[in-house]
Amino acid sequence: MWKKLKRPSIRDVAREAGVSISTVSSVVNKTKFVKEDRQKRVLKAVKKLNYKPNIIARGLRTRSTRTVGVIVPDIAQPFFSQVIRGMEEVARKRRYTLILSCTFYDVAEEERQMNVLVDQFIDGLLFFCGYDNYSHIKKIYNQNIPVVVIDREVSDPKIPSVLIDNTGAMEQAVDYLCSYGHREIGYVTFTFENQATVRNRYAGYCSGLKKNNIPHNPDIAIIDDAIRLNELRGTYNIIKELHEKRKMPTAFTAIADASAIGLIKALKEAGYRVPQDVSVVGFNNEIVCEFSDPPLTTVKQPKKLMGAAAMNLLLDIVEGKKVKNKNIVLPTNIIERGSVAAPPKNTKQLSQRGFGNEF
Amino acid sequence: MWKKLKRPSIRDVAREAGVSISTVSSVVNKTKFVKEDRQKRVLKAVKKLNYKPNIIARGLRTRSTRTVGVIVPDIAQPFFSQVIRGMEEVARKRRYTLILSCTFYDVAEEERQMNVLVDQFIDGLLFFCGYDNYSHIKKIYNQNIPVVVIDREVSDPKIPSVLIDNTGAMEQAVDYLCSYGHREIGYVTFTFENQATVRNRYAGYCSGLKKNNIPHNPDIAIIDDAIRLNELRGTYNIIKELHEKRKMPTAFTAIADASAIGLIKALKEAGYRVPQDVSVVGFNNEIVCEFSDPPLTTVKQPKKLMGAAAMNLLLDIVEGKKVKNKNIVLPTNIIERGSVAAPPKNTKQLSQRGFGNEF
DNA sequence: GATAAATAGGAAATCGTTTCGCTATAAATA
DNA sequence: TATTTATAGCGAAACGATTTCCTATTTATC
Repeated sequence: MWKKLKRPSIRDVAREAGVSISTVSSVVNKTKFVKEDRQKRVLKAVKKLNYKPNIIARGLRTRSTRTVGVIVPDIAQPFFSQVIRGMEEVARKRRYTLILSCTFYDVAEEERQMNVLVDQFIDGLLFFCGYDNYSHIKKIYNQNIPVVVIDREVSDPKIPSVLIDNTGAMEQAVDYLCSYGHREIGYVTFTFENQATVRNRYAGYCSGLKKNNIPHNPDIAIIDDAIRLNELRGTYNIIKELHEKRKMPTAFTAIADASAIGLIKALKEAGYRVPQDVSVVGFNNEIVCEFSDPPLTTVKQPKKLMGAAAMNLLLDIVEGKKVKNKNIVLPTNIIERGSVAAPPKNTKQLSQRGFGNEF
Repeated sequence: MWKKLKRPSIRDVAREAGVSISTVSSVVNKTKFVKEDRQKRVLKAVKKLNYKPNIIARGLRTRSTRTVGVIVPDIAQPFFSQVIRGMEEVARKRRYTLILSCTFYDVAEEERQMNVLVDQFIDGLLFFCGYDNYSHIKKIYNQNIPVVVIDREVSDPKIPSVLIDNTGAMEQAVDYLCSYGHREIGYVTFTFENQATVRNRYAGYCSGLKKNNIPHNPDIAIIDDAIRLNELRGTYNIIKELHEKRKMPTAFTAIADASAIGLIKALKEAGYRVPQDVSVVGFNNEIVCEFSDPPLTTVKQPKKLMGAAAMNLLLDIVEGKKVKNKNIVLPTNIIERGSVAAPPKNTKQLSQRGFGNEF
């Protein structure tokens, strides 16, 4: 074991300054009036000994650790890490410390980690749920530990949350394509239907069509489970089918940037040009958008802001401030890059393009 | 303020079980022999009251918090977040908790955060330095706080570290290109010369050429400062110049995947095909490699392993275990995707390709 | 059966704070 | 001058564990 250095305690400072412990405490925490000369003596002693309060001892007494926990499925996913960056910045500014733990989409682990953090006497908890399962969150909420849920619609509005309007955002994407004159718009998603995010984006796609008086054609919605495994076969096959049936839409929206890029790949290999023949809009504005060919036009979620807002909300609750709105919905916007153009004049010509020998 | 629930203390357990506090402690921590019947009584009381030791109080007494700090320039960068994921997994397995803070490449902030963490009584510290500046690390090392430096060669071998052999890795990349028959190999980097990583990779490029008896031609090393800002003008201009001078090499290695992808973009717009005309090798194996067109062949750093190794090393030191090697160097390897092929037969033809009107 | 050795369990000190309540002094009032 | 009020500062009690001694009991030895 390592030997730890003994640091000066409040007792040492009191002795050095020739005052009582409680006086030192009052000075350090500015919690009581102390006459100027004694105050100066204390401060001088603090500086001389380089005294810093032992926050463990303080935590024991005050039951506050100025620490917040963050539970997240996987820190390595860009979306999460970018949101967390926003949290970290606010926490630092407000002099809180951030404890991180990952659950890898394991609900049991979520609950276990939650308890570990509670045992650490965190002042509050920021929760990215892997799934739409909030029983453990309710549990912690009922334990009177401040908690904020991120990026998930939790049914109970009493539980504070920060998210985007997924339905509206996808509607926005459809609107955007319509503004270019598109009337045949496909959708690529994955079947993860027990997740509200997935359901809502699809709902946004549908309501976007409706709003623009476009009949909904389920044939051009690509359901690609495999996309998370980087196996694009599903998308390829559906693109092929659409092509053969001469039913290729002039544009697609996608539930995520990765799906969109997979789609572009499939389209390109099938001989379509993006965006001249087919336009594509992604979702999330991840870094890959800039590196994609063509660069991907996408719906941006304000990730950093999301983290910052969540942290501010949480700390406001922790510190007992009045919060007017504990269910924050953040705005999204379209980031225009190079994957959207007006639909081709002659769409018949489009359908005549031949598939390569990839299939 | 939130009212906190009062949790049962060791005193409550002792009362419930009808034994002394010290007996409860002995049972809970298995630190002393206690007769079976009393042990059972204690355990029963623990279960009945759902007692969990207050780790703050324990920390105050034992001066150990089972907490490690991680200081990193920016959690949102994929490299860092993937390494951290490895750390987190090990920490969780070994029942430690992870405190995170970001410095955004600010040396003063590095030192400030370091002190904040020390004040938190972390048991150890994992440090990603933004720059080659180790004075504060030496300071903390001398305070007898276990510390491990990641991804940086710190001059003093007494300070534990985990990294890859950057020179060797880049040599590997050059070797790989040579094995395809390339003899004209360019390099793209940025001028960040006060960072050993950058210097060493360039050194690896040079020694790789030497090893393969290729004379070093400084004209085909692209120095592109702007790449971090996603401004590819530098690369474009140099590609243009190489093209006009008919000096385009048949292959490039790059200091990072982003640089490589920027390069590919410039090459494509200039009318070169990748990999048929020019091959490109990246560095890091980031997610973008898979989405790039063509998918990027690259040098892989074992990021997760790196984090895991660093955390294990740190915790071994914290726990006073004997460590045979406190300066760990991890292996790299080439991930083959689609951006490398044999050089074209007739390189003259290559130089005749015309630039588009991008320039 | 008397003494020595071994052992189980408990009392109390300690870790470093915060905070309640009390005392002694100074100021204000009668 | 005597009495009340205000105030600055201090002592001591928490907070909830761990750990060092010490005592009382049991077991072993002669």
